[in-house]
Amino acid sequence: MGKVTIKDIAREAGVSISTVSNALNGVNVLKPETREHILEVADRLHYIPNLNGRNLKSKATKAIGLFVTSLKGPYFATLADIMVWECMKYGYELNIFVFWEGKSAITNILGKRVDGCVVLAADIDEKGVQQIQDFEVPTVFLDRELKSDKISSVIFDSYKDGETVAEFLIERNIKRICFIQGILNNYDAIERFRGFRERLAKADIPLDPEYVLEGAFEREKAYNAVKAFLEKGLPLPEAFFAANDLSAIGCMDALLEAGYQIPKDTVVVGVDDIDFCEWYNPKLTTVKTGYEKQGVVAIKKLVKMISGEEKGDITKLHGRLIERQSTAITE
Amino acid sequence: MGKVTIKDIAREAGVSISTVSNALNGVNVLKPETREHILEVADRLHYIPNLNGRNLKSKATKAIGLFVTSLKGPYFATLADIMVWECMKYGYELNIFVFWEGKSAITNILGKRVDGCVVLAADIDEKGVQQIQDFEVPTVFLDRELKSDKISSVIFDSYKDGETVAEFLIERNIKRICFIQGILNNYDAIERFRGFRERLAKADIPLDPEYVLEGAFEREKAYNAVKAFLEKGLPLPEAFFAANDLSAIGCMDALLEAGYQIPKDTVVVGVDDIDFCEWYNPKLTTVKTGYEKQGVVAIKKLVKMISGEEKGDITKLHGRLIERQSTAITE
DNA sequence: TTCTTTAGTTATACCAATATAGTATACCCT
DNA sequence: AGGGTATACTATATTGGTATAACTAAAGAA
Repeated sequence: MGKVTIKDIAREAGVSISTVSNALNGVNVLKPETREHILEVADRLHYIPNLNGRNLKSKATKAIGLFVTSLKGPYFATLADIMVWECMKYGYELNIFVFWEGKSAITNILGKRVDGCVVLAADIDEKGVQQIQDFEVPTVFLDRELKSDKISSVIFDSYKDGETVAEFLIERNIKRICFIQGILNNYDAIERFRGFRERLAKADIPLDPEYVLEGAFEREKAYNAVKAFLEKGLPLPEAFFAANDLSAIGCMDALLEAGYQIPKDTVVVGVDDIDFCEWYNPKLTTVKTGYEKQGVVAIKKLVKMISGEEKGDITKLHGRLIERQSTAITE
Repeated sequence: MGKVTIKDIAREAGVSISTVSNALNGVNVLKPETREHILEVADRLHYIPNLNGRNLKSKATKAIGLFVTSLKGPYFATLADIMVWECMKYGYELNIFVFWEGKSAITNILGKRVDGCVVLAADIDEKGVQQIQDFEVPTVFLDRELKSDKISSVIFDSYKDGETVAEFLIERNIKRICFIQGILNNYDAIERFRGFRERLAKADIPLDPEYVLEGAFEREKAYNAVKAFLEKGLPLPEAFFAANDLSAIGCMDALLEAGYQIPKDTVVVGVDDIDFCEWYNPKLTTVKTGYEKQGVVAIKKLVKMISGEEKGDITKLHGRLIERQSTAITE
């Protein structure tokens, strides 16, 4: 069996387990030749330390847990990848746990005693949040606004992102606008819509309820919604704003299929800046949310909370509009 | 502090720690009222079991580790998501560990003593593989062919997938073909190319080295390669076969940009069947590799190896060609 | 010479749980 | 009453490490 322990090494090397532990942890109190001998034996026996044993005694695990309810979605991989590298910088390891309903999941994850948690779980309930708070492990939430001594949030300023798109359209004197909603109870979707709507209202541009469609952040749903909308024969909107890029793509699919030209007949704007924006024809104008920065900021913040240098706070990241072909109106 | 242990519960409930353990683990030897009292106390104190302690004593962790070197790539999320749900079915939990060079990573992961491992790490070196083998923990490799008592492989029959595309083109009497390679030392890329080339050779269709381009599985690289190729002014290939969908998309971008029409002037085939195949214009003909099945088979196999019901073996999943617009030749 | 210091190593408590063996009490049977 | 047997619970060893205190032997100082 591959279950070699320090006890086995101690026996084989003819020393005590304390000496083995010292040798392995680089505590500089051993004779170099003893140390080297032990390391040689450990290597020969294919020793791999049992982290359960180690973490039981020493409080620090040097691991950060990333809680998610889903691995899907266009930017999860990018975000998680950034966090992996950021963790490495600070000497931490990122472990990803997929989280589903039921308290056992939270229990399992907190039970591992990671040094800190990053939570990206829009659909986690209040009880779950409470459990995390009670456990008092430093935590960063990525999709809800919470703050306490050991809890921070690093979220998008989605309200402002919505405003940004509104201003972009207002500047171009566009008035008849169709909005494609995201997931209805999603924080970002709600804020994006609110910012957009309120900024339009300030410019006296009303948003007709018939011009608000359901997209649910999915390409297919948005495609169907826009297709159904077009068949109603209402006046074609001068612009479509979709709550994320996937639904913007579905929207464009439906428009192109119906024979409309983008941006000649109508313009389209999305949110996220996923890779496909550059690959689609026409290339999609979108709000690049701060999600790449989010990973960096979240880990930095978490590490500082773990070390006790900083207390929890709230960081809001605003996006930046990237103009591409889908809004390239030739005057 | 949220560090409540069974000792605290024992004290608070006025029983021994053994009784607490029994109550929590549902061993049915306690008086119902004792049991309920203990559970009530545990709940009140916000008890969360320390898995390090638990896993130290009891060998089974009920966790499966997924090793990956990167979270990126078009199908990782889908594959991992499937595995999460499969694990749940069997009562396991999937923990994802991102793995980078250096032995410490493998050590860290194996050190957690998961019950089994799934490895998706094309760029892991022989030493790493050896370490995993030495540790004798049930393992399924997803991108290399290995087999022993405790090691299985669930891989694509990429050789056959290459043949499939060759046959598709041969049937259509296509002779001048351009191949866009994947990552050069990648197993699937190599096999796909080998199967393709050898099947063409059987039909006496040579593959001119000038018609073999570097795509590295990336859209950008393929785009540049095809663009450079087109500028050389060689006779336009009747077909392009790219080692994956991303490079097929790069290829189509370059072709469309140069003014060629697909499939009228030339046809394009990819491999993977990522979502974008359906969204691109024209929709991309591709080989849907067995990657969705891969997750299901891998977890099933792993669970049976863990329980000792089955020994390691090799499963090869072959793909299926899905015809779409990019090869819709009108006679 | 005797005491102190220091380098190098060891013994042991401890972490939080599980598992096994053991104990006390009540009950049953002849 | 004595012996057997459930029932309900407890004491304790164990797991693989770390950390602290303790020990030993040799060197240095008074």
